[in-house]
Amino acid sequence: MLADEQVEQGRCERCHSVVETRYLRQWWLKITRYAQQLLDALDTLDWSESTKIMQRNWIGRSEGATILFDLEGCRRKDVTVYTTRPDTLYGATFLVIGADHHELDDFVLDDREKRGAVNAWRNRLPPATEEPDFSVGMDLGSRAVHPLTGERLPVWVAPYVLGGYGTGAIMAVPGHDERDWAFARAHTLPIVQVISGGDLKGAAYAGEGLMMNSAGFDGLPSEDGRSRVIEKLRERRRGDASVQYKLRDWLISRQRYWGPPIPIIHCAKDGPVPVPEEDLPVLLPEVEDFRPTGTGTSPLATVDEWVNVRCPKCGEAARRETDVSDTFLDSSWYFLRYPSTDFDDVAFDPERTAGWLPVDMYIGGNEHAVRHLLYARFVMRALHDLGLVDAAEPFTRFRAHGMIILEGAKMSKSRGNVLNPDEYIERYGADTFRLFMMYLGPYTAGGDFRDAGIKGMSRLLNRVWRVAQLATSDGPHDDRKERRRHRHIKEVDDDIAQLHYNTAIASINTFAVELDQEAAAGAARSIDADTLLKLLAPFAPFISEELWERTGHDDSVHARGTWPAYDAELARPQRVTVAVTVNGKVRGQLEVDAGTASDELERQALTLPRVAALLDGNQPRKVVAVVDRIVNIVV
RNA sequence: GCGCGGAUGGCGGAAUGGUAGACGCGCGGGACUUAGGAUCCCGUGGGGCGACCCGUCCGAGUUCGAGUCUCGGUCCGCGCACCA
Repeated sequence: MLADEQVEQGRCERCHSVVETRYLRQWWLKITRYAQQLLDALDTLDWSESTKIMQRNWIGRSEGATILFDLEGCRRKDVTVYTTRPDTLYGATFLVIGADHHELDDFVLDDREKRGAVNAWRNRLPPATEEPDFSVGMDLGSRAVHPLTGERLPVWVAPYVLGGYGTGAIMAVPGHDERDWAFARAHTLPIVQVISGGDLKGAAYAGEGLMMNSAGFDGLPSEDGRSRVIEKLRERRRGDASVQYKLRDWLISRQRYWGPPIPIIHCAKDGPVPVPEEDLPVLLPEVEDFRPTGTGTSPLATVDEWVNVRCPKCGEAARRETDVSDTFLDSSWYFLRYPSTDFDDVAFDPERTAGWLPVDMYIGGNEHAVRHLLYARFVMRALHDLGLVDAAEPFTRFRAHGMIILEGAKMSKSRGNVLNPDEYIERYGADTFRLFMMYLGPYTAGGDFRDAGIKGMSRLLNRVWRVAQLATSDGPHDDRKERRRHRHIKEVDDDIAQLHYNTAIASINTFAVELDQEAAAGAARSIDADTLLKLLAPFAPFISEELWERTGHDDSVHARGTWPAYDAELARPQRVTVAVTVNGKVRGQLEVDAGTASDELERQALTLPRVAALLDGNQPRKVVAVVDRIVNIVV
């Protein structure tokens, strides 16, 4: 039993068994009601742009028109279609009803034989494949009346139209829609050009152009035509502007044992009645066999003493709902529960929630870009509208971490290419392994795992070990060392904020190498060693804690509020190297005080012997001098 | 097909439009040592004796200056994929 989005190309995404369709009564959450809000609020979130784009695509808003066509010869008297291109209305040459349309019968010509033929045809339909087959379709025999021209158009049924999207029926404009074009070709239906551009002999033209063969609209740019046609339809009460979303409602029913039972009691008299709040949560009964039944009902249905209850309204005999909910529903609010796990009378405490949420920074895999992250946003909004939480959005910032690949493929147990970190942890220790993983590359990038280089991190920790134990000199104030210390704090600080853990570790390493050399000479300062341990603590928590203790500190290296601060003024370098280039090629360097004015840089640059030689007595044509950066001399 | 990323030494990767290759691995040389697959130090993009020349996927462009910006292409990865 799967949700639509758990189906990949007609198969289960996990076990790859072929999916078959069965009709069941199930529970859905009306996420579609929040489609517009969920879309709009994306602009206010500091999330990875790619994640936001995926959500936008998933919500799939489109603007167009609904158009009413009268029908003749069948039970239904009219049908509404949805189109994003009302400007091509005059090019509609037939209608197509989705093969899975719930009321397909009503569109079929009122004729016993025809109806039988359509039913037979529908029952023989091959299962949906990846590639749409435009040769599959059938004329229903009824006619549709074009709302503006009065022309009679044939009505077809075909699986390439989706019964569940929009109105489940379309007006086919083969001149300007690829799929309609392919279908018209396969069934020799007329193709009419109503927008200039392209050559309809070879393909449909879906671009913009001037309207043609469109009565009074001829000559109008198609972009403007859309609203003009809608206007005309509205005047005649034949249509209106319309917005559609691809987003579907969320099917939360699962016919399994494991999961939170959906808290509903079915009563013959009162219908579905919610379980009273004081009886929540509904707990799972203890059972012997919790395997799926394969019959389309949950194993819970077999537990009579659990299923049979009294209706909370009328007290008569009633039955519990036996479906449990999708685990995505759990992950849609776990962050609300986290701060309040010590409360057992409520799901979450309002005060705690207000203090902790929304989540400032959420890091997860991009595989959750749409499902988990959209469901969680929806649940949060719904709870917000119910007045249960203050925030409308659960995660202020979101960044997707990269995925570590092994031998070119995502690690998975089924593929057998998993890597067990224990082996490395045994050999090098957890700190080294952790450090190495963070050093591999940018956190958000991911990439192929190779263990080459892990030794470097082992060496780094060796250095830190020596430095921490040997750094004892606390001589007179050393301005250079103090500036260096502030510089490294700033670098690590900035890098962590941007999730650039790899460069943060590089900075720590550079610091450690220099301190190691000073320590060997007996000149390493303990304040530097302390700073080094603090900076290292988030990356190698165990060894830094151990060394922190060994160097005589009573508190923890991880103690709250003890992250080192830097002075921006001290962190700035006081001497800088300015490159001197002639025609863009490097010819020399200047060592100057930071902030040396550009005219002074220019003066010094021109005195460099190599520059003078290249100038050969001539005046430079132009000199660009940028403070602290570069002097470029154009000859 | 549509959308989004990416391409930099032998390798992982650095680089507010300003000295390309930080840092690490590997490699070369050296130190210490009975020994070193331990540790430390120095060197390490390619070519040339050299002054220099060439180098960030390819091709144009903008700029005093482009890995970085613009346009066009190639290849790779990811997501969506009959949504009318």
